[in-house]
Amino acid sequence: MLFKGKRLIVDEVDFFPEKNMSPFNNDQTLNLQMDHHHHHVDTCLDLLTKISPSNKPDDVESDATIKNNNKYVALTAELHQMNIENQHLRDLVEKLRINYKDLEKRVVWLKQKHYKHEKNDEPSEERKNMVELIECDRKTGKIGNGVILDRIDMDDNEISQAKTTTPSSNKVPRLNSDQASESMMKKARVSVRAKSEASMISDGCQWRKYGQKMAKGNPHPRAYYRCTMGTTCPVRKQVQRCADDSSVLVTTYEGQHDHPLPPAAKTMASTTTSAASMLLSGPMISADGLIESSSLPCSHNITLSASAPFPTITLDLTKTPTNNSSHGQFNIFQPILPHKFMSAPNIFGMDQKGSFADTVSAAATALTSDPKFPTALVAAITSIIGSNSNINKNDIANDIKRDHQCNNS
DNA sequence: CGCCTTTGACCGGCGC
DNA sequence: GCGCCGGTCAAAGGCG
Repeated sequence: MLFKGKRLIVDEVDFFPEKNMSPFNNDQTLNLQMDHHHHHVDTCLDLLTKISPSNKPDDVESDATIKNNNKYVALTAELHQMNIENQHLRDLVEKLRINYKDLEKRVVWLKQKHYKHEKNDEPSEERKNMVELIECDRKTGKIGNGVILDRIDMDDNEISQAKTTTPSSNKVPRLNSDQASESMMKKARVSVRAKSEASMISDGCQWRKYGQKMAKGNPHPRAYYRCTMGTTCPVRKQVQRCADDSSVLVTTYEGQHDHPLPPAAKTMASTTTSAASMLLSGPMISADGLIESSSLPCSHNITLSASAPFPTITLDLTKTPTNNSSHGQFNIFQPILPHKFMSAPNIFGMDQKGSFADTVSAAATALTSDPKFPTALVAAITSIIGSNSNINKNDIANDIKRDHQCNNS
């Protein structure tokens, strides 16, 4: 960048951090303000180029050059200004994001605290683990991503109370946040109830039976299956007929697949994972460990239980829902499911629509030989979806009926 | 031969 | 400590 007769090298402004070091005289003033905090130049240009009347005619060319240079400098200044505003907006967004996360954690924690207080004064195993995690993180000065609570949400009294009521806490293996969340995810169970005469519903996965036991209070044996699609896959499932109704087959899934899955299997996997995520978020569980049947329009289809040894969510496909909403339709996910389940991508990288569509498809793949079952399921699913969903209900119905025909053929 | 089911033994947690 | 119970292991046998 050259002024004829006077040299201006804008690219070197960074090399003159002090305004007074500017190599220009008063006829051409360039004010540079260094913003050291943001480590970039906050350029406030006040370029007052005074052309003397005694300029020679051959300076006409330099006039155009000076105008262009003025434009360039002005645009550069504007760009810098926009960068600054952009940075400020980014900072603002980041602060809002942090505040939102804090509030989200606080809400979850308060609801869990409320639930624990009503149900049991003793801290749960998960809470004990969390206490240890918090103590560990206090020492290390960091909070893991997977920790539901953080130091903001639990004061010293609560920690000491939990510790004093946990005399055997040293027996609890110390887990990091990822391990803790993984452990909780593994413990969470998803149970599916479906009418079936078959010994096992088809869910697209390959299973190997590794045990069978007679469970107390049920004349029917409980079969234990392990996923064989991956050599180290930790997913297990239990299959047992309902004690009250032998025509109902109860399939309970536990764990996450650690290998690629065929579409039919992926659907069930995403279902159980989403349901487990929903379950582990926990705050919708009532004091008795179950959702109040009167509070949910279709609670006869989904049941949450925290009273069992493992937190379990039960999807009941044996009953057709009744449209008892004032609008003739209901959407169970709107009032009860946590934000995470509604909008966040699940661990399989599918969005909510895909996940739920897969859920529907998973149910379809689980259909048994009962010819009435597809119709009932379509009715149930379409009523669950509600009017706000973008999912094409006719496509779902067609998928279910097609899958049912395939299963029966 | 490999994969599967069967089934009794074994293990750990929990309550008494 | 003991027994109960749920869950898992592993040997034995069946099947294609």
